[in-house]
Amino acid sequence: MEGSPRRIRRTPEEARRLILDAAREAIARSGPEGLRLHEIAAAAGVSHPLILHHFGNRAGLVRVLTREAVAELSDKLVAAMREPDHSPEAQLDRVFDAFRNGLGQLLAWLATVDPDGDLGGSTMIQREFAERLHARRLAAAPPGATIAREDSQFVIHLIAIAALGDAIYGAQFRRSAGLPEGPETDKRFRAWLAALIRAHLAPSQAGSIGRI
Amino acid sequence: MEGSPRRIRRTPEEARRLILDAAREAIARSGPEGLRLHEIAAAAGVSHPLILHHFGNRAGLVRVLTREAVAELSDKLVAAMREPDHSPEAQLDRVFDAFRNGLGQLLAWLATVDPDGDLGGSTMIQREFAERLHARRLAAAPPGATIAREDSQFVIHLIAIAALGDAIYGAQFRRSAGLPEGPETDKRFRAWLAALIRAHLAPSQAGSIGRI
DNA sequence: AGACTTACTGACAATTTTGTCAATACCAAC
DNA sequence: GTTGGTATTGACAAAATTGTCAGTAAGTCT
Repeated sequence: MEGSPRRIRRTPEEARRLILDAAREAIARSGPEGLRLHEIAAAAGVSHPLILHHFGNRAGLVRVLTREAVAELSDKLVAAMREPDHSPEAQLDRVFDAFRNGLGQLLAWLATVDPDGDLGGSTMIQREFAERLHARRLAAAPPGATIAREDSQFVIHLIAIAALGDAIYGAQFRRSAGLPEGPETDKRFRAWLAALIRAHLAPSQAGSIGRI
Repeated sequence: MEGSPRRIRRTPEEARRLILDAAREAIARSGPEGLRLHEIAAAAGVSHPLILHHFGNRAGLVRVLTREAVAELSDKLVAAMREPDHSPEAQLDRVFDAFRNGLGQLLAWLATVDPDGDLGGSTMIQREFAERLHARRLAAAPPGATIAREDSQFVIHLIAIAALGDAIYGAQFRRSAGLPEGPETDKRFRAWLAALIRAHLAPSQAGSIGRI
């Protein structure tokens, strides 16, 4: 009449992955308040001491969780930068997508939990983006022209904060602006923003976009 | 030998205000995790049951807190809209400022706690902004020209998500983009963005801003 | 097969946090 | 001054949450 005390024995990597995925989902579902060991353990189908076994304590879990999120964002941004398609439209799409799927929310949560915390790995990315953009602009500009480096940095900065803001409240803001819902409007806005930036970067052959 | 059991008796309004202010400060200081009744009570200089007396339970406090935050944002945006100075620079400043002082963080937190929660009062503001902008553009445009309403809505949308993103991670992003720290860069970026938008709204007499 | 490592779990402990309640103090009205 | 209403509090209760620990089971190595 013994119950079956069968246990699943995973490799540490598998177990950590299982727990981290469950934690990310818990945060995405019920916000930072959902980051409870019991809840995560239940979602992952393990006992809660297992989390402590693999991460030491709650803070350790949060540390790994955030480090991984930052790394993921960083990877996505690097991938976006290295992509052969350099058109503003495609790049913007990739950057906006990088913040999607809960990553934007997670970062926003980190911002509130630890306002002065460095974003670690992604620190260099924006600078690199700006440098690349600036170099490309200089190469494309007529010989005599000079372009302020700050201008390129501001372009990247605008894209970054817009992508973050869009990930957090984009859908609601769009609705509140009276725009039709659905991914179609999303696409159109990105295209519009890309055109705006393209017009700024190459003011000569642009200017008529957005006006009909 | 009796201690002095002096109590301060406030009006319910005063007490609520005191508690709400302490709660906002607690959130701003230690993030959503700082929203503990004890902590708030200590900061407000009252006992924690008083919070429950005035707000029913923790959820009640959160509800009032968020409702007030949304109302405050809404008020600030309305004030920004009604201000006589209609230059893009001044308007942008006011919108960006509206999200400052923890309001952006608070909204971001709400986004994670309650992803589908409506922004309530501010629902109409963006639409109004867009309508006003559109009307002004139509009035200023040459008789034959037509301007897509969507274009005006996108302008407002961009400002909104940029202001939110800036409030949450603006300082860190700027640092990570290699821009010098301090409020000076902040101002310069806003001016840059205002110029970008102004150039888009009136493409004729603009275009040379940002390039030197 | 036996020994060894360790992933895993149930039970327990300690602390924290929300919530309840009766008692008290402050104030206003009569 | 007395009375009544209620804002306020200390003490207590209940639940949740993190963390500990000894024991168990699964897999590996000899």
